[in-house]
Amino acid sequence: MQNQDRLYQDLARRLMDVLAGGRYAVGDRLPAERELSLTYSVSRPTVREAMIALEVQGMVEVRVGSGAYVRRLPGRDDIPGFGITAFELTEARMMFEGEAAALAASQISDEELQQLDALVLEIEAENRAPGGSEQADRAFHLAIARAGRNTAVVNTIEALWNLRANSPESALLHAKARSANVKPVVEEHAAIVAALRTRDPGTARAAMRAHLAAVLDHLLFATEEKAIAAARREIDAKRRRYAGSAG
Amino acid sequence: MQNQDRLYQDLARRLMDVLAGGRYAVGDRLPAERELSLTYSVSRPTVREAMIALEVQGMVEVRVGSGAYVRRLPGRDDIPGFGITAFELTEARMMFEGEAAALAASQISDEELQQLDALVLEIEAENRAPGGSEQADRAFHLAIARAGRNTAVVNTIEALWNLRANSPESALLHAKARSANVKPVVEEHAAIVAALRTRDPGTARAAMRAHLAAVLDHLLFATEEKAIAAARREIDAKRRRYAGSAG
DNA sequence: TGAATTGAATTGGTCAGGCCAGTTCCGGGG
DNA sequence: CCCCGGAACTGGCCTGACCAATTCAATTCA
Repeated sequence: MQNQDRLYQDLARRLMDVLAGGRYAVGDRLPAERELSLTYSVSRPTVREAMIALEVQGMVEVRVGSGAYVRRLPGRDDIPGFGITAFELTEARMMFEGEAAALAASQISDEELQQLDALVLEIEAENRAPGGSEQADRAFHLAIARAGRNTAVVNTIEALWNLRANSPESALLHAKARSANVKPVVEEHAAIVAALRTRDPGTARAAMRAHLAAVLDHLLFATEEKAIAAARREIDAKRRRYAGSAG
Repeated sequence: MQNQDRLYQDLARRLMDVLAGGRYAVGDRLPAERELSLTYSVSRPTVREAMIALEVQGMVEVRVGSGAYVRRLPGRDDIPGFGITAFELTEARMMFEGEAAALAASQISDEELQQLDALVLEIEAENRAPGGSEQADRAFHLAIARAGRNTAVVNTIEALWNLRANSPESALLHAKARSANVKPVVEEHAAIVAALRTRDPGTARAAMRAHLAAVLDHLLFATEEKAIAAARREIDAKRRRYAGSAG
């Protein structure tokens, strides 16, 4: 009941913890397989399997006849977007999705505009639901990115959305900020579609930025913690300086 | 001489090829370990090692007493930025790095400006060298992103640069376009620093966009293939429509 | 007849022990 | 002082074996 892992997974995890513990630096040599098998009371094949798991993940490099060497330490790097705050993420989205919207405005088709109309309705339904999924919201923003006909842009926007999932704090904060703010969100999304319909990049950019600026405002409002509140003013001032440039 | 791979890596690759071959669908069961060991003339431990490599990569799921099942087919998804052309990438950089520069303008310190001065000199030296590394170039752009004090932005710009490495075609094309264009590149980078020094987001954005627009131009120029040349006009027209909006 | 049971076959999990080949390193010879 | 050869160490890979989980079909019971 305690452990349905395969032994090698358990060992790999333990080794990872050791690496994370800081006893080894990048480039250091790990104990020999035979030695590890004694240390952890497992057979050498099991040690090899664990080592392969680490190797595939790029944590260690195994050199024949020499040993296993630390290639990379586990840590925050393994969690893309770890140290990223909800504010940073939203600010980045404001910057980049604004541009994506501008690009989309010059490329979008009538059919895609209709799809966006439908997604706005979905967002409305989604926001009423208690669960508070963000599927439609995500689909809406990605659809706009896709309308720009640039795979690199789509990938980037998608990556930014994926970061939200990696940051529980961010997701929580968003949910909190969102629950008290249903109607405006829907209106803002509708405004974005309207802006895209004009096919004017500047108008679309402004609409998207307005939406995300509003999200940022609600994030700030939802943040009660004193520590973060201290940084609030700074962030706000910073945003003002940048946002005034080409909103 | 032929194969310095470990056997398990060779086998894992072969199995991956089989999966890519389409003989199995997601959810299908792979042959048993004992069977694979016969098929590929390796021992069962080696088969297990290869299976673990696939498992760690999320390709298969091993169920005790049942077998190994396909979880995900290898494909283009495994190469982030596979279908991304050099044009798309550069266009995305123009959009996003332009914003990053604008943000940086409102945040950058005198010290960071001096570091950028130094990096411009490095870029100049780098461009003269025959090898044509892009280390300094990358460092320059990332330094600007970092000056914006937003981790999400830095991550994004970094990801875009990493995409270049994943696309040999893109790297080649860039090298080609770059070799015949040393001096302007240096001047453009210097202009970006000068723009940042004004601390005006609009000016910085314009300088960065001008630089990347020039890169895009040289990419178009370096492209001789007829097929791509056909798309050139379209891309160019598209760019013009978007670029005119907030350059 | 249909549902529950059971046991044999299959499959992965792990181990022990062994041999081979590449790498290190130290001591002896030049 | 340098060079080199061999011993010791390290990973690579294999054979053969036993255990535990899963499957599935034949069997048994309701």
